[in-house]
Amino acid sequence: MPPRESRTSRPGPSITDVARHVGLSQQTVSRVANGASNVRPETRDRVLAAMTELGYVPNQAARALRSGTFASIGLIAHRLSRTGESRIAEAVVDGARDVGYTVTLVDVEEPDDERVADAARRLTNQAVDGLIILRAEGTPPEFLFPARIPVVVADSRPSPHYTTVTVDDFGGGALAVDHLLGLGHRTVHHVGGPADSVPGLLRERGWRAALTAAGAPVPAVVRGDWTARSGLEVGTRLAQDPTVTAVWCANDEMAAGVMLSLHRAGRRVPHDVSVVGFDGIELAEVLYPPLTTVNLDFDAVGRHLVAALLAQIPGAPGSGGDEVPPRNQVLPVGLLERESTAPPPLR
Amino acid sequence: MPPRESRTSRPGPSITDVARHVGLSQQTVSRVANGASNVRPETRDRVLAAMTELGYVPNQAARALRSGTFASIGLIAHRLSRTGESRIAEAVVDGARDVGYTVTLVDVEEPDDERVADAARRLTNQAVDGLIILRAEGTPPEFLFPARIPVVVADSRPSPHYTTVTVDDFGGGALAVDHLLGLGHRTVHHVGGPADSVPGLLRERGWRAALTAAGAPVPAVVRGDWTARSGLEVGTRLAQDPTVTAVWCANDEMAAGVMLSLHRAGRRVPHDVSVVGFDGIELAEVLYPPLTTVNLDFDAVGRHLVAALLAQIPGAPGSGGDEVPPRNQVLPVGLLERESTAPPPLR
DNA sequence: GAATTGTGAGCGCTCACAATT
DNA sequence: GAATTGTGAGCGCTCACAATT
Repeated sequence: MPPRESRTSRPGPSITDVARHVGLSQQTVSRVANGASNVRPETRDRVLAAMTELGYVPNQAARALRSGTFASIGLIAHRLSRTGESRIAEAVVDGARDVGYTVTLVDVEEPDDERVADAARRLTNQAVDGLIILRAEGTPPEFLFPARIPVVVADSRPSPHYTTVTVDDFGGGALAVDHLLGLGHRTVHHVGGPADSVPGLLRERGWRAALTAAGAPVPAVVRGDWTARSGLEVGTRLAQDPTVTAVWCANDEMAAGVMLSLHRAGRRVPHDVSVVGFDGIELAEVLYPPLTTVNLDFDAVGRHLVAALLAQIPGAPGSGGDEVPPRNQVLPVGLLERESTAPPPLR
Repeated sequence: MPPRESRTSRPGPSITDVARHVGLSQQTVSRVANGASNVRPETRDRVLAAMTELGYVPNQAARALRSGTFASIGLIAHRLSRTGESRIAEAVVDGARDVGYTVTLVDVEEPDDERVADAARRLTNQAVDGLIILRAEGTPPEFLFPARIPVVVADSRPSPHYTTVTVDDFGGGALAVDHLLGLGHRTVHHVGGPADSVPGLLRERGWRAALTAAGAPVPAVVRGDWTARSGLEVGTRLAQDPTVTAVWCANDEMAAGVMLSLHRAGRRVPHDVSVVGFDGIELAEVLYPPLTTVNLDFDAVGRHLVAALLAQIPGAPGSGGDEVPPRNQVLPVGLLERESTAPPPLR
């Protein structure tokens, strides 16, 4: 049997190799690697040349072990493939990259307390300097785990313990309702998300409040599970009710399903029934008809999450070094008027 | 000024603290932490109890530095928010989690050679044991960077140097064409992806080959950029051509755009024009009409990528320890028949 | 004095081996 | 002999400080 080669052949030269090569100390090489200013320019050049020649790349594990900082943030997401989550995740990854941070991703199957807490625990000592949690269901996160590292949460519930970033779910509901009432509809039916979803509940509350404020009747909520298919199922029932002239759905996928069931029932959109969505996904503008929807700025959510987290990581770019009090940021939403809404049919 | 607290207050107890607490050596604690079998059951229990009591979590940086293995894989993606990429990414993350690995994610703005190579270089010594690259454009990856660690690529070009996993783009094109010709269409028009996209080109070739094999005329390809909006634009031109009775689009987003432009031109789908997509995204089934499409198994792609990578990482779960020759896996695709296809209109 | 470079130690683990039951 | 536990060293870096120009 040939001698088994070393399990992990060190992939490259170490700081010691570079130091030896230029006849300087490790410390000087370390300073150059970290861009310290107190190195003579010609020394720096020599070191850089040696690094290039030897193909030196700093070992992050050693750096992390010594300095306690990883230049990496952990991201806990639920069902990454959902449009909103993946758009926010992309913005988080991009924002982190801009400041030299990488993102370690964990996807939880279900956003229940236990699984989120478990993912947080695993990441906490994994190799991350802070945690971003994309979640919106279940227990408020402050009860979930002891925060040994900075945590920022995309959650619509304000927290005194964590910085949160969210969109204006409540205001979005009001926006949709006011648009539809403004077109002359007597009331607006609502296809909500699951009853345990906090953003879903906030959207519903915004809808209810706007109807009440306008003196319009408040119909019973029908609920889907965010999927297009659930919108189709729920829409089949709505389509049979002739008093329904306007429907606001808590996301665009369900709105697409509702529109299809209206088409199937022979009810025209928007001539007979107006439909409004929520999210502003790319496909909304090529649905038939193009969907009027409440538009979220997912990029902004991601960017704010990163900025808020970095502000809490000592020594990170963007951190002032001072204690940063938790903030609860609510980002505005807007209405994207397209072709799925119109005045109600004449009686 | 109060004394500045230590920059990185060690977040928790170390293996030494646990060892001292139970009166055993670090090594024994290490063995328990790693699930080694050669520990007396009652010793293990005592150690585990101490770990729980003290809240011990292994420091991955130290573990990585010493053992050279990180229990983490790097994932390079382009535009994570695209449906296909995010579905594969989710499958990769889930597959990695199942074997105790985390995923460090890098999103490149453009999938050009330089940026992918740069991302790979940064990740290589970051803290990962292997690299998964989701890309499909530009130079074949073997020319991009020296692989110091195992690399697996989601690319439709077979490579002698890397294991690749892809879906049967060519066969998918043929599947769509055969379905439409089987319905009686004289030929099938094609809305392709950008000219520099390899999967796009393979799909186009499958389409062309199937038409040619059937003796059908081969119309000029029109190209979009994968977005729904580009499908809308391109579709406007197709809708004006009365000889067009069947269109196959290289992804579902463009197909949605094409259907909308057909509706707008007063051409009914599928009565006047049949449309087929590619990908099998969730929303395809609630488009109007529900879209017949070539269905990809994104989960399978992700799972195969992880399995192929782990097989190459010495000591990883699923690695046999032996040298694994590069393989080029092509996963089958299927046709999802829905309501956007029908026989052509009678002349 | 300021600017630049160096020294010794140790972060928390796991390796290879040795010693004990 | 097998099963279990321990010892000493070092992975590659950066810390706090010291020494040199």
